[in-house]
Amino acid sequence: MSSDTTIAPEALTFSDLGLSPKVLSAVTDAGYTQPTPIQAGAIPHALLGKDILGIAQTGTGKTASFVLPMLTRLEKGRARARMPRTLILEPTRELAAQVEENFIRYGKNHKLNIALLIGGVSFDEQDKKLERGADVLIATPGRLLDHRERGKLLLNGVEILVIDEADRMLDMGFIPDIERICEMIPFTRQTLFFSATMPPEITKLTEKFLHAPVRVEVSKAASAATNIIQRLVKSGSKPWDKRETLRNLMKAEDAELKNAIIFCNRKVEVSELFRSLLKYDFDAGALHGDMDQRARMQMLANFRDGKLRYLVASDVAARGLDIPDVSHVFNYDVPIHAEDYVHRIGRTGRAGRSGKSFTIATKSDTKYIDAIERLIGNKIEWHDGDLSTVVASEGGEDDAPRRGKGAPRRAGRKDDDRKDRGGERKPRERHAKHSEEAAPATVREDQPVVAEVEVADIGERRARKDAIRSENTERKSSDRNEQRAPERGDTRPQRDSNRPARHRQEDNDATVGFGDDMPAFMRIVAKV
DNA sequence: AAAAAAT
Repeated sequence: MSSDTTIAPEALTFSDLGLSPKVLSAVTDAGYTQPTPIQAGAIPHALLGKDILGIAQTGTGKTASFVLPMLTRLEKGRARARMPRTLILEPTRELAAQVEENFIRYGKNHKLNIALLIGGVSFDEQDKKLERGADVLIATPGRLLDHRERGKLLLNGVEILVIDEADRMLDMGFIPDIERICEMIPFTRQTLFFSATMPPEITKLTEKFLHAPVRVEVSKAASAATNIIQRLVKSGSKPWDKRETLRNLMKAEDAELKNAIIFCNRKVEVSELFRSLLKYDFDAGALHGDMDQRARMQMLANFRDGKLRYLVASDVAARGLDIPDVSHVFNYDVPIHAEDYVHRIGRTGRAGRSGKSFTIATKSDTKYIDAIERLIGNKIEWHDGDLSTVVASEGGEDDAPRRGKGAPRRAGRKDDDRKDRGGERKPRERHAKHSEEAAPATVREDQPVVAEVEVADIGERRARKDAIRSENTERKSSDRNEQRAPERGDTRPQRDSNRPARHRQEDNDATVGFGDDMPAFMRIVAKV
């Protein structure tokens, strides 16, 4: 079939990959010298115009592995009106925006027109950019097709097509859309295809739409990232029980906790938990797909900039979002699909840092936990800390709304949110440094990365595949309820119908890293 | 049991 080439990334710098001087200078300005494995493996082939099948999660430097060669290749030629030269498909709006940031950052020496076509924002600006001729078009599938149906977009000039996070597109039911879009683009194009996993449907897709692809795989050496401490935490199953467990956990971890993402399974839960945490004076924000786009971007930017310590989120934030240096992940709910667990906890422990994840588990979660443990090939330890003592021993420093004297522990379902606020909000000590001594062997740009073929874990990978398959049931789109999460600081539910003008937040200067962001447990296998 | 994405 194909020969295996083992890449030794430590021998490479970006200047060895064949990128243009303009691109190299932008990369240097961003402070990077050494490519990650996926970059070292993919970029040379992408520059030669070959199709790429990249098997990698975000956080591996995947985005730059297609952005940089695309920029180099775009230096020849010019865009024509309504005929974009390249197209990048992303599953979520945030990811699309993140890719745009990468193009802006690394394309600063180019004069390229970049158009971002995502939902939730007005068509006008997007139309103008298309009309002007886009060198780079970044889109979510729905809005892209919408533009095309309105006749504002011709896809037969596309030279390079990128399909990112293909397995997630599958989960979200986008595959028919992706197939439609692929069929609109001439087969002479170059296709760069990325997926974290390769379920059968995705393999089928690559067979249909890729031509003799170079396969570049960055796989985890072992099931669990050793730099992430994972714990299960027992809790009662009622919402108020879980909220209490969570608060106690947050307080118990306070000294080590820099910032945290708290995942819920449902949007309503995100909203409820978010409001509850605000009542308890936690410095929290919320993020889910029914919030308007402006609020989504704002929350994310604030969290990245350290203006928010806690982000309560749905799985919209589970994958791909590039938020460096999240110290903790809390699963308020056990994810129903085991693969989501891996993505969620992967938001911490990035760039070889240490990270902690806690998953609140109730009796009814057992079978989901079993599935997760099967997938990661490990038992997750139970948290041994006694959370009940945390509350009692702290004289109530943070636990603002205290129960009234002699009040029954639990009266009704409205629970904590109904208690009075118990005084003014206190400034909380923020950003307690998490312990340096706990840091595992880290991989930075300046450190060598061991390159080797992982053969030991075939059984584990098969188990993972099976688990993923079993989780991948047919999903239909759910109805969108009208609920919007309020903005931070406003604890009232917002149900007004006259939504504010939506537009993208432009001043988002979040780190768009790659070299900095390679977990220590990654290895590369490049098959040519 | 959900979320995401086009209006």
